[in-house]
Amino acid sequence: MSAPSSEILIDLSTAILRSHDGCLQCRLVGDSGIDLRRLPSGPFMPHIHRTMETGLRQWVSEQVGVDLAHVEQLYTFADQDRHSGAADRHIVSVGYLALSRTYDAQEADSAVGDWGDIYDYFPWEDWREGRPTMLDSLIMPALEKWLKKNPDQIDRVRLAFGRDGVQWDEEFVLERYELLYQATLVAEAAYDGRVAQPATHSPLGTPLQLDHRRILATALGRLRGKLKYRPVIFDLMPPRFTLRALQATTEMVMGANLHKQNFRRLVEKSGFLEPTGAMERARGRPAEIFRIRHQQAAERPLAGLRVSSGRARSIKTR
Amino acid sequence: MSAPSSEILIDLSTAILRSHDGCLQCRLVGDSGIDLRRLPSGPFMPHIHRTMETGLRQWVSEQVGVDLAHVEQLYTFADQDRHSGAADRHIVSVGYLALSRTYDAQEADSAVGDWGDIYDYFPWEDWREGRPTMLDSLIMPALEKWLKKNPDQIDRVRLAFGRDGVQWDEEFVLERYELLYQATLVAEAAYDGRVAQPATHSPLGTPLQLDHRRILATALGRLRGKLKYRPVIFDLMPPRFTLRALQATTEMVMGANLHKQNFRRLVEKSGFLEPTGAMERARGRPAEIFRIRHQQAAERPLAGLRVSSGRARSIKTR
DNA sequence: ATCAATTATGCTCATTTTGAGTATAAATGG
DNA sequence: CCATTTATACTCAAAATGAGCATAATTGAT
Repeated sequence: MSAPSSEILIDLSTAILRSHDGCLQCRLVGDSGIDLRRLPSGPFMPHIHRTMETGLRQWVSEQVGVDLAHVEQLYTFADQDRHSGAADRHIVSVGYLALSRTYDAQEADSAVGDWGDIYDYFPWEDWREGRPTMLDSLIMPALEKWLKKNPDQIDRVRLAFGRDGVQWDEEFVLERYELLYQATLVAEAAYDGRVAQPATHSPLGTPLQLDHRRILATALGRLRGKLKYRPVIFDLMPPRFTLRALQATTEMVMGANLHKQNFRRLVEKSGFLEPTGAMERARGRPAEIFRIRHQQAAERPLAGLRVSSGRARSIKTR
Repeated sequence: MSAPSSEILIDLSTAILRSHDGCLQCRLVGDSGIDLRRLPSGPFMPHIHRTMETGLRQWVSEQVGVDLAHVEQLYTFADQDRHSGAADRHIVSVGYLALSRTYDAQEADSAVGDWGDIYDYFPWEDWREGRPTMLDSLIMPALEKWLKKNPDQIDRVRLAFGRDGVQWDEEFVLERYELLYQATLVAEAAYDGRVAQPATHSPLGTPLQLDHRRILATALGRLRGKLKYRPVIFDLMPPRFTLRALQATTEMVMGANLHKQNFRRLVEKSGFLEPTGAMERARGRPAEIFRIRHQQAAERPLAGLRVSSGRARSIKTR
């Protein structure tokens, strides 16, 4: 068990998500005109950073200055071939998910375009308007073609993309992205020497630097899963909000529409919210404004919002 | 964003679990007489290992030679103070969970004591015989005392240990271990310079080297959670088994007893199993022997065994 | 003032799932 | 043949879930 001789560099990258303008947004840095954009990130420096989370918070604070309501480690990636560049340094990247609350006052924090709609990067993941047409027009045909050469991959495709009657599972965001990567359908696949046009924009979503879209996929999948059993959705909400806003945020994350009355029942029963007494007046009947009952949220972490993933996809209007 | 100057060493440690002799066991290396035991582990060597999983598999194969049915990355720990020893090298440890099937023939693989009962390390986590008495006799009093000096930690204690009517959540294995660590109730806490007797055995569970008990706690918590929505339990089972054996394994993992008839109903409905036609004859009525319907297991990963964590804890017999 | 449109909220109802039993079946060891 | 043991089948009430109808409270247009 001899010590390794190569230098290892640990890169901390954070997918910061927020709910804004009816979109689930991700904070990005870099100018999309010149180069691919990336997540806020920087090296872990053990002499300076007591823990990796300390390091990540420093980079986030330096690079984008966003307040983080929730921070969670996602996964550590170390595949050789997914990091281009310096061959003498081995880069291991530790991905984090962070959630940020949106306050109306905070909107103008910096230049426009710093936040990107997450579904620009994974257009096939947004089922709010029904099954994305690109699945049948683009993705599945391309995967079928790829399966011809890689017949052993058929079970992965079935599972991830819900072929042959298998149900689409909204949590498999990473599995789907990885398949598209392996099938060279996604622009980043050009990085490890395989054929693909390094386009800045492609029908299969906007690419990001290095493996950052992979981290983002991990983040979305994790968040979708976690919503069902822990009350993390509240970390995306401002201090006071209506049930409609909460539902819209949940729908953005899940990429699916929910039954309004049942959502209300679920949330009310959970006891996580308390009415403020104030009302929001918009177009129709005014909506009650709620706040989070923090005591409750801390004490009952089980009863998350178990979103119906089954038949609920074919709801008429909303 | 300058490059860091310190050397980082990535340590890959794997908690290998199996179900054997009515126990959930973990594979350990090292002689408990001389030093604390540890998980199979070794450094990640990027020149040799294409991915971290490659590396881990190599170390596992070299050190213990166990077949792994399931491998899953758990978490990456990098706290300075939790790793004693060389100060010039910064150790980051990536923990993995692996599951191994037990075949009757394979039992004599190596020296006795290579496998340890997981509840030797977390005795407060086994509720199969009811609420562990040590919780009320030892742990809670000690935590109360600690809370006197650290009143801000009360919510963490409430959540993790189910104080003040909060329900015990069997998934919070890591949270509980971490609290006991911080309260210096666990022997490993001696490593980072705080007062504690470095006992080889203690009422609060057998300690392990470095942060390996923390990794083990992460593994158990993750497995308990995962069982509820993915069919991982089958990766702990031999090729053919009775429903009783499956239930016993599930109970070992969950650390709780289950209602037999309902468990049967759940498993049958899931469609993961098919009868082999053979029967196991033991004491009472012979039990049907099942095998896993692999097609199904791959295709329907959602319908895991959602174990009742609520009232089911006070079941009369079994 | 009245009406259509819009959104929020309240309530019902059938179905499914869950928790907790009782009842019966099939073996064993005397 | 009988007590014991374990497996399996079936019942039943309570709770959760999916889907919808009904009603309430607004705004903006007529």
